[in-house]
Amino acid sequence: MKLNKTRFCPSPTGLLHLGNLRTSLFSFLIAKKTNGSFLLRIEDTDLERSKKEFSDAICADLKWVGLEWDEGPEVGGEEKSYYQSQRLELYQEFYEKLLDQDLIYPCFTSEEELKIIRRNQIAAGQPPRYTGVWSQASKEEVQEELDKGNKPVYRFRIPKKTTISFMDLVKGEQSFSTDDLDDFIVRKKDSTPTFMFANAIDDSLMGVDLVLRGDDHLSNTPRQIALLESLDLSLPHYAHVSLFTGSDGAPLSKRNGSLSISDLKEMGYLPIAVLNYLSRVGHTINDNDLKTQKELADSFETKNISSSPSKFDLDQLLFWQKKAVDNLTIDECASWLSGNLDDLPPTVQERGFIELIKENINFPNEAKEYVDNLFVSALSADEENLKIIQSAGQEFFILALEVVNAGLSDWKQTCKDIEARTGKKGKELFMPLRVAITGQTRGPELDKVIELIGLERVLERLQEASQI
RNA sequence: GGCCCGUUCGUCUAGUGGUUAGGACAUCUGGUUUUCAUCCAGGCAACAGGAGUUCGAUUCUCCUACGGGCUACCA
Repeated sequence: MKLNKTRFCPSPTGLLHLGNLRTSLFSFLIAKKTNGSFLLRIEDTDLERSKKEFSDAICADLKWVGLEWDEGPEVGGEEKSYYQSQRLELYQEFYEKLLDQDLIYPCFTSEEELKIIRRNQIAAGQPPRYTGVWSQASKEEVQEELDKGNKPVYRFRIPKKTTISFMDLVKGEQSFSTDDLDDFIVRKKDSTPTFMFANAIDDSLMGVDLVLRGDDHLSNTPRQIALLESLDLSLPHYAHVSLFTGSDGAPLSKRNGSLSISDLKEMGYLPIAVLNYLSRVGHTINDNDLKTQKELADSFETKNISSSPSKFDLDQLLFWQKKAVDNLTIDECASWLSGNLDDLPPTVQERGFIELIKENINFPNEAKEYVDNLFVSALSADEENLKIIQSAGQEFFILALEVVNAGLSDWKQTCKDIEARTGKKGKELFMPLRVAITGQTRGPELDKVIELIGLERVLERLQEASQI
């Protein structure tokens, strides 16, 4: 299929999370794969909840993971604006057209009345449906309300007794009876458009030919199709991807461990790790190689999008993070770690240090911990360390100190000497030394660590250990 | 209530009218690493349930259960 434009159109009522991001990533990858363009549109028609700070944050997050849009806010394009709040005049012409053809009508039933009607319908076991009293109202009745200063909403006259069908690229052939649909609102009382209207109209006006979105929109699709058809506007292809849920199966939220993109950024996740993870949940890629954005696009297949929902799994994200860190060059690693290496003594080469610890870290703060333990802090006597040091005994460290004092040329030889002096061997010998010298039970190879931190620090630490 | 979507190891998933139902993550065991990580070898672990169609259903159909969505002057 030849596509030339996909889109992502968030409403700026909150921060981007992994669910949104995955949907936008799919759209982005399809655009890149097909040499099409990727459009970003901000759907800020809900004046109450939309905030500029959110749309700015969303843009920043998208850029951080590398989803640069070809058309939209900041970069521009053929449209007057990519913020719907600035496109209101544009919608006017369509309202007029619809009104002329009697395809929409004003409705003066208040929200309160609607609520009561709905409640009664549900209580009576009936489908909660707009009863349509205003759909047959006369000009006079309408005028009467207008004269009273009442503002109407406008409802779309859904055609009755027809079937609306479309081919969904993920879910397959879909078919809905319009009898199950009621006359939905296209324009609110404050004259702003509803999502159902603006979203569909804009996709068509902007030449979007693939609408890939969450499957929470699947049953909205027939309404949007009916609207577009009544206006003789072009229909896009549709692809509805299933939800990306929290680990408990509920929609992503703070409560089930959902992280915002800025959380991830702050924690030191690498964009490429996030991208590789997200490309493989709800979509199959045959291998487990860490791929570049371009490679991900090449591997993307709409037919490989899963139609069932998937759960967020931190372990799997972590797996890609490890791979991504491994894949970093020393220079890339340095800039990733910047700010965490500030306490490194001037005598220590940053690159050398990075090379030493790179395999042992997944996040920048772990590098900071190494700096701290190796160069800055006194020996941390947490429970685990204390146990190891105490079971080795004071005598052990005094003897070790003597050996090291006698000259440290080769760590392996030194170990042998300590072994001879103390009678300890294997783990008994090695762990206490590691803990004393590095302050941790784990970490890079000891001889390399010692090479980097120097004799003085080793002595200092053994001294400390001997006094515990 | 109506309409719609979904259900394969704990998780992400592959797969087929006849397979020992495959892989990855996690986990466990062993080896390498005098630690950890890495790496290597191996283990545990799944077709939601019930009917039907069929010589044979995880695969096709229907029902049920469970999860989710829409049914908003939210998107």
